[in-house]
Amino acid sequence: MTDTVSRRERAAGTGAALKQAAREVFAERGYLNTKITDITAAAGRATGSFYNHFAGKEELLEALLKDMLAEADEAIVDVGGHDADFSKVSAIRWHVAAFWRFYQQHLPEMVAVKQAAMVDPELGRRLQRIMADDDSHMVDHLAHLPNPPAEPLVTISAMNALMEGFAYTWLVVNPANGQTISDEQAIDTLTGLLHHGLIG
Amino acid sequence: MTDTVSRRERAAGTGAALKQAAREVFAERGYLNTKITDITAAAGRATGSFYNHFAGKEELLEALLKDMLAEADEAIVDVGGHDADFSKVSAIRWHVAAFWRFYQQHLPEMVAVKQAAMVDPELGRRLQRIMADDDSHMVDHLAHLPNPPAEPLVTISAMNALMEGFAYTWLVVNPANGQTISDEQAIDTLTGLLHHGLIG
DNA sequence: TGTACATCAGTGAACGCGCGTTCACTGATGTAC
DNA sequence: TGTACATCAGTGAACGCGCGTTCACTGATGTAC
Repeated sequence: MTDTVSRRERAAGTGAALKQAAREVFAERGYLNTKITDITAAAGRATGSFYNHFAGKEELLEALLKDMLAEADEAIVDVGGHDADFSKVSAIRWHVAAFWRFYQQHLPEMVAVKQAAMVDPELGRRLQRIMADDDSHMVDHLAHLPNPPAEPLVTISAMNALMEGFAYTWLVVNPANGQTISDEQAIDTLTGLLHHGLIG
Repeated sequence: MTDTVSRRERAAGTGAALKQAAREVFAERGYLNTKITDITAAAGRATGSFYNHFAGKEELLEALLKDMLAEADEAIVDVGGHDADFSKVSAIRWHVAAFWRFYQQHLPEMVAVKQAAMVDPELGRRLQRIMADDDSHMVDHLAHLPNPPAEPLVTISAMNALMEGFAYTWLVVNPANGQTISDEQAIDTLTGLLHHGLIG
């Protein structure tokens, strides 16, 4: 047997190692506090290697988001259709639970996007555009409400603010202070607020 | 007449000028993107002058927050008592409107706190403690609900996430992209979600 | 009130650290013949 | 299959920029007598 590896494979392996290492250090100390050398060190590579794969931290983040969305698209296929009628609690709960799980699973990326967008509005707009499918999806759901809100996009921005802020608080900030919440309680709280809040 | 000024007055004036300048540049480009020299330049002072008044950007931010809270305490006295019964829409709307106005009036500080806490969790905890009176206040309100939530602190964190995230989106992010919202619509949206969401 | 010295706010050039980015070099894989 | 050269991923020391922080100096205010 031989342990030789083609150049393409080797490069792909290093690229993947850098991305995985980035996820780890982003989760640990956040995107903005992460230095290039933190990533290469965690990946067990030399500093210079980084620039063979990414032009900088931003480009690496975009790559992570693309991976994340690709994975999410696969998962969607598995799940199949879900209830579109937002006047039912079950439909809302399904979405809340999906969001909560997604946030947990992609904590490094979610934190990184939040931090990156905060410091660089232009990058924020680009990242927003990458992740924006979600909103049009939600507009459909809102159309099923008994009295649909006058401005669906305003309502959606409120829903997003609630879910993202709550997830950030209870999956990032509070755990660092030793406070946690059960998945069930988180999903119940969000579902309750949204269900009653939306159908009135 | 004379234009001589005592040392204390001169120093106080420079300190105030630095704080005011900091508010302006924080609002313009955010806390994290602001350099010390941005502040001194905006205040029309020399770089070195900054350190006669503050040990660094963090200390200046804490000073801004103390000013803000002192001002807020005065305002509270003017307003007098408000309705504590959160089962009434009017009581919720009052709080939402107060929050919305406060956020607008103290945009630089709110943005700065958010950014600072994101990058430095320890500082985040300190700033949180400075601003935490609000939460215990809210606990009282929630006690008046027909079926009070099992974990008031969880509910409050959800309310805060909603209001802060929504305000950040519509007073900071979206305006930079040319999208705005009327105060009335913002307050209506938040009030509606919270009112129905809370009383169920 | 006047003089001499002390103190202090303010100044801005200079210093130095941290970190992103580069680049000459190495060793291994790929290609040409 | 073998040899010679080209290409490329990876390396890590060195470079250089940006920016926070310092400090010797200035001119004005405060104090002592």
